[in-house]
Amino acid sequence: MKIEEIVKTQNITLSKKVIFNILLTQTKIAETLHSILKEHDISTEQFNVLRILRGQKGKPANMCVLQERMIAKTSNTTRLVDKLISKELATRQVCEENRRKMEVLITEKGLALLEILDPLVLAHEDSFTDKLNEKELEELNELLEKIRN
Amino acid sequence: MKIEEIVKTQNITLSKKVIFNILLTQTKIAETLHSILKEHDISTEQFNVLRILRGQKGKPANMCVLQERMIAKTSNTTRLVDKLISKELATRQVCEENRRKMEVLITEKGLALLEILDPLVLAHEDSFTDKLNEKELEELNELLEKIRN
DNA sequence: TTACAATATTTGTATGTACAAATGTATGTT
DNA sequence: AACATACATTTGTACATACAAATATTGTAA
Repeated sequence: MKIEEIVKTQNITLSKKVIFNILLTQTKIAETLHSILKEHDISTEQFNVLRILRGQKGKPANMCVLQERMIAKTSNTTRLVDKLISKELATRQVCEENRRKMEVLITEKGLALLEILDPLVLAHEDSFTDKLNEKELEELNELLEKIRN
Repeated sequence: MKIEEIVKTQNITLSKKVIFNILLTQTKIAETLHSILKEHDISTEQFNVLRILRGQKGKPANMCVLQERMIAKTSNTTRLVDKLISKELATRQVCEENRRKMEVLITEKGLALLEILDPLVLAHEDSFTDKLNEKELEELNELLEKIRN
């Protein structure tokens, strides 16, 4: 029997059910996103960094900006950016004003890839949220923020 | 500015907010659990496998049972169990009736570790769910199940 | 200006994860 | 019995992640 079924049928506290449900939902969302991005040879974290770079609107991002914006603490921004560069999706050069910093920029190729991915990711997200109406989505947001803070 | 704040302040669809909130909440729960388990030299996945083994109540679990019960698809049950064995938390031997299968069992040491961890993990979970009352927890469960199915 | 602390990033090492291919064992068909 | 097929697990390889230590640059105080 799968763990999902065990949780449903067995005597388990409401608290544990909620924690488990959050994990399960996030895992499912992440897995499908992963498979979408995989077709385009890019990992979830690489995709996130690319979007951060695009959000800079031409302004270069240095490593600590990237680290700050990434959701999961990633101790390895360097190697992540390395991958993007090897795929020609980003560039990196030393910042002239402060030579400790690096300036990371998204390339045209990176922007083009995001253009392709945007609608796919949007559809992926909507395929989940479609199941709830607006009121329910707001409720869910409130409950999640409450549980987190 | 951190991504959490950007999401709050900027114009972003309700759908994206929900997806992001699920990710953020799960990440936070996972990070604190990870740090608790780390003090006892065990990873989250190793902990999950140990609990599955305990749930067998003396009956050995073979690899495909473990794989089926694990939440995130883990292609590497073998190496995960290797770690548990090297820590003397589990044992493994070939199943005599069907020599393709392995019989994995939790040891006394493994059970003792879970005894220590149980209250810690419970407190960790409650530290989140405490913030919601029973009705809200049920609501959250319903919304998450709805979004997932 | 030298020395020391602070900042920004990189590197090393161990561990964890994903996927495909390989190995070993059992079952069914002729 | 011989063969193909299915099943259960392991191994190889590449990549990702966590954490600590190392490197390089800048700012500051004696």
